[in-house]
Amino acid sequence: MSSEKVVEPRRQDRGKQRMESLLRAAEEVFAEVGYDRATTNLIASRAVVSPGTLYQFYPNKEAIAEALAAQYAQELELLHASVFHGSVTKAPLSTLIDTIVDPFLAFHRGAPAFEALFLAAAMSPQLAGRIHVLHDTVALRLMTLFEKRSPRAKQDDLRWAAEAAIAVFRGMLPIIAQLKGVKRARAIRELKAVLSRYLEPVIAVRRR
Amino acid sequence: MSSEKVVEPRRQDRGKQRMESLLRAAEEVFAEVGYDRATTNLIASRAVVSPGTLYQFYPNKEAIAEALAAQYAQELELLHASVFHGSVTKAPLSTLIDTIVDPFLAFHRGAPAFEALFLAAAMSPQLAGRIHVLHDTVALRLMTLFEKRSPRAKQDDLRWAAEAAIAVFRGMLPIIAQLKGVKRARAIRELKAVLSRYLEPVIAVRRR
DNA sequence: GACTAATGCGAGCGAAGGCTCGCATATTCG
DNA sequence: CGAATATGCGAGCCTTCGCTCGCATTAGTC
Repeated sequence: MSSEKVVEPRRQDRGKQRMESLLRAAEEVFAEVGYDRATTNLIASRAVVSPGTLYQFYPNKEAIAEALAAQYAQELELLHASVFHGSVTKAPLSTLIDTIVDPFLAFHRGAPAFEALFLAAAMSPQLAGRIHVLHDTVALRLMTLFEKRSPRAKQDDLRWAAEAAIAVFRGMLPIIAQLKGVKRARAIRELKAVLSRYLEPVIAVRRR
Repeated sequence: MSSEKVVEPRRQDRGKQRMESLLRAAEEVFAEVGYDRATTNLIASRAVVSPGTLYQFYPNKEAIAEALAAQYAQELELLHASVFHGSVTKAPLSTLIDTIVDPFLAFHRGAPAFEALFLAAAMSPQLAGRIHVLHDTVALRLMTLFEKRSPRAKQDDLRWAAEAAIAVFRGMLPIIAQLKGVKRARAIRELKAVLSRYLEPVIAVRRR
């Protein structure tokens, strides 16, 4: 077992730009046909680059997905920071849902390959692990938020509520993503209705 | 354009049994690795049969999926007949949900490749169409049921409610499927909670 | 038994796709 | 400038996988 330290060359600016453009191309292709059916040759040609060049920057197909996932993780981190901050803790439920759901929908719009990566059948333990962590992070933050609103509730109940809320979101996401205009708005209303009616008894700040 | 009429040989009993065992093997494999990553050679060897034998009975990989889908469609038909019959129309909401959700969960347990087929990335228009019809059938029946309970509601609202209910079900299904015992029961409770709280305002039979 | 049709085998064909390799060009640095 | 390094190319290697083909065996029919 030798330590497989791969010496990354010092990237020139040109190289960094190529990596970005390859990532964007990969994002497109993953979004269009899914991870499994995306071919590295297509990604390369989409970035107007030869296959050899692609492999100059990424050791294999999975590394590309990995890099994309890392980017997404970072964006998600920013999103969390702006969404899960304290001031929302005591807002009315409908406001709470708006301030969380809308940014997440926006994120998914701007990260078209996100679902493709989630659904990828053929992924290494590492990539699967990274995806898993993304989910758990969201779940944990949601649960923590719920906890602040319902400090007397059982942790277990809140954890389940968080998991269910995420599942609902993911279940309705494909419908929303494929719609436009009025219908899309209607689908979003429906998603919010599901969430608010479900969470109401668990989470609502009650006036007394 | 010649009419590509493929003359199916008259199957012997042995052949029919082989076809069944091939379908069961395919079901296993699809459920384990998904449609795309399932190889016909693996399916054949799982059925303890040579690749050639497999192709004796099914012209190609997709025909296997098609046959499975047809079987599932038939089972779904039976399930519909037993679940969407009139007597449920006026039951309390929680009863209604139990009598629909439980059989559907049971169906998904007994049809392990069902989700795999739904998620298959590479499928022909025909197979995609068949899947699409399955979804629409469920949605329509659900909507019709809702309509009987809330005849004064707008059709559009009911259609959306049906779509959302299905999306919720599909979103939570993976969680439920991967759990066992107490946790599984808990997840199912949560699914039913989501559905009943969401549907309550739309669908509940109110006593006056 | 003799003839036909169905069943069964498995080596291997052909295409697809991840990835490599030898070589050319561009950039950086002393 | 010259050496070292980074970037770039694209034909094609190698493996995987859907599927075929020639041939053997078994079942059904008269």
